Amino acid sequence: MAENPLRTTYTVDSLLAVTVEVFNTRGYDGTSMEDLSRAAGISKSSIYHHVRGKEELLRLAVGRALDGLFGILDEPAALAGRPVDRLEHVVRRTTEVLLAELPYVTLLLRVRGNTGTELWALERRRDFDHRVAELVREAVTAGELRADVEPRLATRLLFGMINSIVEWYRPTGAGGPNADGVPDAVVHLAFDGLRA
Amino acid sequence: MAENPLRTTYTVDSLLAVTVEVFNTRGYDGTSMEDLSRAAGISKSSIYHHVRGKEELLRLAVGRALDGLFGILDEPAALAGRPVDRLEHVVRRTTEVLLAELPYVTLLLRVRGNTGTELWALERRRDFDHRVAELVREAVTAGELRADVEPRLATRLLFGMINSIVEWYRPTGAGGPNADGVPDAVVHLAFDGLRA
DNA sequence: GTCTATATGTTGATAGAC
DNA sequence: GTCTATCAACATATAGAC
Repeated sequence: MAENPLRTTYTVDSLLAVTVEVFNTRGYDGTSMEDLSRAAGISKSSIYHHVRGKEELLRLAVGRALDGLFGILDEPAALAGRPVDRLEHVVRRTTEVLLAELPYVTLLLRVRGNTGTELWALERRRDFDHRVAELVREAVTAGELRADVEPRLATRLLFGMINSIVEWYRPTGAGGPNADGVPDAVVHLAFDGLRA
Repeated sequence: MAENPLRTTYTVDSLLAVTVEVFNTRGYDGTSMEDLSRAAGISKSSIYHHVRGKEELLRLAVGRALDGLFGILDEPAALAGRPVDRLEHVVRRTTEVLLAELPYVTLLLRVRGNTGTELWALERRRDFDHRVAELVREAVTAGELRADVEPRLATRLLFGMINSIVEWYRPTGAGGPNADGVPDAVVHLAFDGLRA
């Protein structure tokens, strides 16, 4: 599974790992197949042996991120219990998945919608947000969140906060699900605020 | 100031307004000068009469956003008073400026760092964040924010939340500084949290 | 599975007429 | 201040040898 950095042969997965790093550094549009071939240490044609083209690399990468996120919604703790507890679980797990799949989620969040693949990714992201917004709505109705919270607006701000982590987080090696206490900080800030 | 959509002549400012919309829709790298000329209704050469090239359009646009944000730090309410009140002012005003200069701030926040102009924008953004993080630190020290708040982490999450507004907010015409109650919601969520 | 060479289209930018 | 025409550079993708 783990391969040598001096490798001379790639799998789709190992090629994808290199690709996503470059996409995140230079942007998808700003990355040429030449850039990718240099980063991978193989020729452009060799890349075309593994995938149909640049857009397929994007689709595989954002698909991986989306699978991780949607998996959260099927976890037992997201399906049963008090709405506020289910919401807290989704918030914490979303942060954890974002950290665990950081490069893939980063790419997903930067997609703008120029191509068919990008539009598909945007649509699936909206699906995910809507399902969480529904959870917020239930928690407000149950009186478990402040009554003056507008569910749609609160969900957007909440996920804006979580998603922004990709802009600055870099693994420290400590790793693990609760990397550097970030998920704790997110849950604490979201539910209790900054004020003393 | 406001010009006819059927205009046949542009100023740098009016050209910039059109340009920024296209950049935000297609991404900077994903936008060709051909795209811009079509959106503006003039030829590519005519654009080059107003600006030296594509990168100058980017520089002018993000410069406008940065000027608006740095202006906040010089406002009286950001310079004197209890740290927590100064922080609340900066949080509210940042949200207001983001909404008032939405397309320009949107573009600023999407810059990645491929060109010199982009690196300059990233550096100025970091400056701004550092100055706010210092304010958070003061407020924690003064006991006005929860003691378990890590200033750098809290600042990042806080501004992540604010900046994410560009991903979904669209003006409703109501306008005004407190557009649709968004600044209120941001301040409330940031300082008091969601919990009932 | 990799390579070199190349086909084919798009890009940012310029020249010069009106 | 606008236009048409054009360019060199670079893009994605393919062909076919090893």
